[in-house]
Amino acid sequence: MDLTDILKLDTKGVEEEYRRISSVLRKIGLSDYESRAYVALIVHQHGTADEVASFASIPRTSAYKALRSLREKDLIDMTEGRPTIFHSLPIQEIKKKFTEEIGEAFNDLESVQGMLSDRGTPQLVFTISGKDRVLSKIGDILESSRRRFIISTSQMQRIRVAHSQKFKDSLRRGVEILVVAEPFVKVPECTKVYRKRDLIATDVIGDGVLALIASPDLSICGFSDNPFLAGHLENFMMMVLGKTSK
Amino acid sequence: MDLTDILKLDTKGVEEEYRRISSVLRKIGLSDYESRAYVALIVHQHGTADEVASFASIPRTSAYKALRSLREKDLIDMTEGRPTIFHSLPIQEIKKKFTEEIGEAFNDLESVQGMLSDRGTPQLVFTISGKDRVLSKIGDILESSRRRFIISTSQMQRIRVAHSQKFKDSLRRGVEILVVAEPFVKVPECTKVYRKRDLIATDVIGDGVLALIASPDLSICGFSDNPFLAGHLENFMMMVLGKTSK
DNA sequence: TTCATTGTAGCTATGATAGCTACATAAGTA
DNA sequence: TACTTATGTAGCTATCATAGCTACAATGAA
Repeated sequence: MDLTDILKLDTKGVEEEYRRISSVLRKIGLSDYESRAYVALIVHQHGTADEVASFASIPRTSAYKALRSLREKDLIDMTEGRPTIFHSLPIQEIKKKFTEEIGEAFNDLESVQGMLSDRGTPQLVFTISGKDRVLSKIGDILESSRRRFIISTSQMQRIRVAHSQKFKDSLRRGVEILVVAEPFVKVPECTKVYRKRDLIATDVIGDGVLALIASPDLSICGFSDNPFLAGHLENFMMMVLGKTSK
Repeated sequence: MDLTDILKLDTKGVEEEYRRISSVLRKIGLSDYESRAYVALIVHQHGTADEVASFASIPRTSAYKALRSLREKDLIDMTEGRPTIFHSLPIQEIKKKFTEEIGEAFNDLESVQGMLSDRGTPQLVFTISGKDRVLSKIGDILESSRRRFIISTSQMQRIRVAHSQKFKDSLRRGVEILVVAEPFVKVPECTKVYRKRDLIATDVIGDGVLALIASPDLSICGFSDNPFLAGHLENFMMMVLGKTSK
């Protein structure tokens, strides 16, 4: 008995290992056949559908569907032909991708954690007091916007005077600037103006990730960098402006 | 319009966010209802089944099953009662758990990567030449074994002379030592002896993670610290010895 | 006692999976 | 060229799981 004999027996013994590893892969949403085909390809590196089916102990005719699905999930690659050859991809890359994806999902969850709780809500809105500081914050949002900046205000003159250069700069940078102002009020340079009567508070949204809402006299505002909140506010604004966002 | 108004609208807008986040959770094996219930609990922190169902827009009577399933997956907790209250668990801990679990699965995959490839197989077996070095390696494996050490050899005398103290030490440490030797050959101290005729090669296994197979005259051996290989060899040996391992 | 809330069981329709058969197509060989 | 084998596709059956619901028992509150 030597190692080569053991390796020859591996077709049988491997089955048990397949099952163990596959059961974990099931947890990331793979079907039984997919999991087994995946492990088989990791072990063998490449093979035809027939070979993979044999390695994985699944029906040959069912292997095609499983392998195609793995391919669509970017877990394996294949070279079309007759027979088509299927290849494993580097595990480190797959692992990285999955870890990142799941990490992101949990980050998303974290961003909404407790948001609607009736107690113990995390700090989602920061208060800023003082006209200068509120104005300054509005400028900050304008400067940091890369895609879209929306502002609706009854204090258009004050804001125009304070930030007209920033409006120009942002426009030049390609930022879409939507301005909501009252009729007959001069507005800074922007992509589009909407005229509405009876504006009271000042609403500002930067890229759907930063939001600010200020009192009528700009003396105090609430600011949030929570993507959920800001994104939601942006969507709401776009609806009000009769323009559906994304 | 101010932030509190936006928050009031969240019951509707949240639905869209639920869908987005839920779609990612589906990837870790949750059903649609489970995903939605989970996000609802993250957002609200706790609630009755009725409340969760309403937050998640799923049928109340179907919520029980989904929530119970989440509980079984250790994603949420619950306080039995009437009504039973369901609670979210800290996201950092869930994230950590999932990340570790998936990390381990990929580590497992890595340990078998390319094992049966017909080319480019990673180095799984190391060759050691020279009787002294082979004997020394056998001693190393014996010394590092904590649970079980198995040896089957036609060169029992040579090994006994070289390592009889190490056999004693390991026995004292509580290591199960199984020795396979030919009849009428003196063996070192051990837990159990198996007598078999016509032994040729020398096979050594330490804890099911280290394996060594040497030529009949011990002049050369193959050594592997691959858990898959060694574990498989151990299982095979136990079968041969009529003792099923785990 | 009555009513509302809560929880359980089970139904239907649909979709997905496992496991298979039938057969068309392409490639290789004699 | 004819035949055989390998490969790929389509579709079937049985089973299981899910989504979505109804019916109703049990419990708690007024």
